[in-house]
Amino acid sequence: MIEALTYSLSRAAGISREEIRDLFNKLKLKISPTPSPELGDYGVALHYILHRKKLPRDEWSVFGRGVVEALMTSDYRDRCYIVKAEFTNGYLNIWIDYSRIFRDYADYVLTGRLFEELKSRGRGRRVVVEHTSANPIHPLHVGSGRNTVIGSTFANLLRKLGYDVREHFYVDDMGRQVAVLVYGVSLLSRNGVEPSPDRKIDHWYGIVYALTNILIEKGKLEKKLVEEAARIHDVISDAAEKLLGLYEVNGLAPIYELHVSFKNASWKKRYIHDLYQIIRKLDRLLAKTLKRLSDEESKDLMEIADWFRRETSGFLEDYREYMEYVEAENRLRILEPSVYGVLSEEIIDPLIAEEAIGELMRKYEEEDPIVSELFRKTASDVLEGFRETLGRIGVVFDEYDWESSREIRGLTRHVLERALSTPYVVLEDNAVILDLDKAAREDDYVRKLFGGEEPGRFVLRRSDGTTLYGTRDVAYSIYKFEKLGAEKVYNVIAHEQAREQKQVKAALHLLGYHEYAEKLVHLDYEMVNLKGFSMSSRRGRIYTLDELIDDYVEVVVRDYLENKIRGVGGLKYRIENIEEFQSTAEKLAVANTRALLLSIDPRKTLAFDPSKLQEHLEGSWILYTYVRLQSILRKHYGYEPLEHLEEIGRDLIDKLSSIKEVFLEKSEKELLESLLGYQETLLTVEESLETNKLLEKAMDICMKANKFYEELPVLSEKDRDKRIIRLILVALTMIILKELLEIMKLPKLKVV
RNA sequence: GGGCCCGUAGCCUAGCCAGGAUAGGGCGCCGGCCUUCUAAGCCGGAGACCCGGGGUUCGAAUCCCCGCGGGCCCGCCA
Repeated sequence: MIEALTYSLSRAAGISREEIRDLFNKLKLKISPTPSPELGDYGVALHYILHRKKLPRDEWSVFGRGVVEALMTSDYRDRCYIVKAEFTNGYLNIWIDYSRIFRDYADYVLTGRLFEELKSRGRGRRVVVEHTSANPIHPLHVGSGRNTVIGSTFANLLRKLGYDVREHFYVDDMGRQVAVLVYGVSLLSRNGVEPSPDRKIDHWYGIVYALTNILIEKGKLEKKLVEEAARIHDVISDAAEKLLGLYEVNGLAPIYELHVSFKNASWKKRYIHDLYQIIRKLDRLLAKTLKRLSDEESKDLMEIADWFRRETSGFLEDYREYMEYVEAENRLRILEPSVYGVLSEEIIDPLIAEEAIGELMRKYEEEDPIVSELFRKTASDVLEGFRETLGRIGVVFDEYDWESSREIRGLTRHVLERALSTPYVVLEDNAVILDLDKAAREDDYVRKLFGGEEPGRFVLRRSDGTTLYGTRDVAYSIYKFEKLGAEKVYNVIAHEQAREQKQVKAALHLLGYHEYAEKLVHLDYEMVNLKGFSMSSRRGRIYTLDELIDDYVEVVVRDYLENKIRGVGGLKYRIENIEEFQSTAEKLAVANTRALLLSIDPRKTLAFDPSKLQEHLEGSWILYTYVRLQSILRKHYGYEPLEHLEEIGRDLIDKLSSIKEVFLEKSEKELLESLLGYQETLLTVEESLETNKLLEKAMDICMKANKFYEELPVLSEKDRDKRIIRLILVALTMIILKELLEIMKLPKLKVV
């Protein structure tokens, strides 16, 4: 196409073909779809050339005619499916022969060549996609859900592109958070409290984790506040003195008033709760007095006020945080009274708890058999809950890789050894640190990796000899390449860990694993924000993936029934088969869940209001379109179209060959156009990692399909050729949509 | 404080990297369409000085500079 335009432009403009080709390469000239069909199908803006030639506006049309003539008389015309060309307002617009494109594409898809071609891209090369990898301490929440959906979708995309994909879940069982949970669990089991059968297992552990954490953190803050309280008393006394001093200087009565208030406040010993109220009261009084005084008069007082605020702000902040824990505690204790009973009894001194947790971590790292058993059992239990949830949304991992496994431990030691022989290693009181700042100054790869960011120091071993998450992550990366045989690794990990991921890459590179570093890709995604609900896993406030799916089931059922009641059935609308109805509702709920979590660019924050799920029904919408397409084919052929795809393909190719002239209506052209973009979408997403584009493609196809469906009859079309063309279009759409559903793991529905 | 990302109708979002003709969608709102392949649909309408200000260009939502507003990261945490 570009050649065709190069040829004709060069003829008409008298510029060499090389130069024109160069303009195309530099994208000074670009072929793009026209804004409206009256202007043709594609167009090129020629203003650049027009200005270069300094053509006055009234000579444009002469030039344009020249270009059009050159194009239409050349033999490129036929090869590029061009049927017509026109010059308007400095644009060269081209009409395409959809008839031939339609024939070629139908054949391409129905014979399966399209899919073979896509498969040839990966050529069976092994790729590892690590995703989800949530800490096994509480149920998966919507944030983990986003990770899962993005990860599994990307993995499926790579499968369609012919890669040998392995989906792995990395179990972070060696971190502090799991140790906190294990500590809570051990206290409970010592007192005879075991997981409740009435609650999904990961949800039960989630409460245990949150309560354990809350009781410890609350205790710490309480201690801190009590200690602070003494200092705050001094601050208030000092303030009282300062105010008195100030009054003696300037003699302003309101200052004396203030002094009395402060003096009063400093007398009695206060509990932290009163103290909070008192500070706020004094603060208000200060503000009030400042307002009464003129700028000149308030200058000195302002200084005292600022000082007072500075001195007390830490206390206020801590107190607020403390209250949040108290609130969280109250919320959770009602849910599992027996758990709360034991934990609140046992966790008295946060320091003792901390000590015990540290001890657990050390023992686990040393592979103490009893402690190891406890960690394994706890994490496995929670993972059991994960598996159930993941199964609901169609995700099954090939493997769960434990951070504590022998392989990772072994490789972690190897990483440390190897690090010692790199030029960027720093030893500080027995700690092993990679100086990435220095590396960035001397090593091109590391510098480019971090760009403007500060690489920082990457600690591989603490002074006490234990390793860190990052160290084990480096080891795990080597594991993926070496043991799993990956040629490329994608880590679906939240954006907040972008720096750590870069450090891992840098470490791999510096350790001599240049290739691994290159082939480790961080597929990063941003957080999920809920409106009117701030999630805090440390305080046990999470909107779980299970809840999201359940909420969707409710929305979907309500939506469907309300529609039936309004329409044919009235209040007496009868559900034919309850079981089937439930299964359909579940499928739709899953489709909506996945679609919601996939709907926007992973790199942008996904925000939605859990109470307004009925506004996010993209999943239902796609499935419904898919159902309609099937039902047309089912009616025509008399059997399940999905079970006879090859047969239908052969039949349609055969029928297509008997058609002389293919004429497409507007809505048919648009649908075809959208389908044509399928291949490009897949390849783009592989590169850009924007998994949301897959959903967008599916939605675009559905939109065009719905319009086509509404506008043109298929089965009842009298003209045989038109009927066949439309049947083919329906089949093509169904097939492409099926592929997209498989990639996004939206459940497939036959009927509703 | 330093770095990265983001800012498009009441709300959410596409387009931005590779500048082009009327800024696409969705939710919500208003009005139409179920005896015709399943109305979870379709059609029509109202609603946007593309955060502000400069610059580059024949042409800027898009590129550059300066602001403003929001998020994230800067641990011997994970």
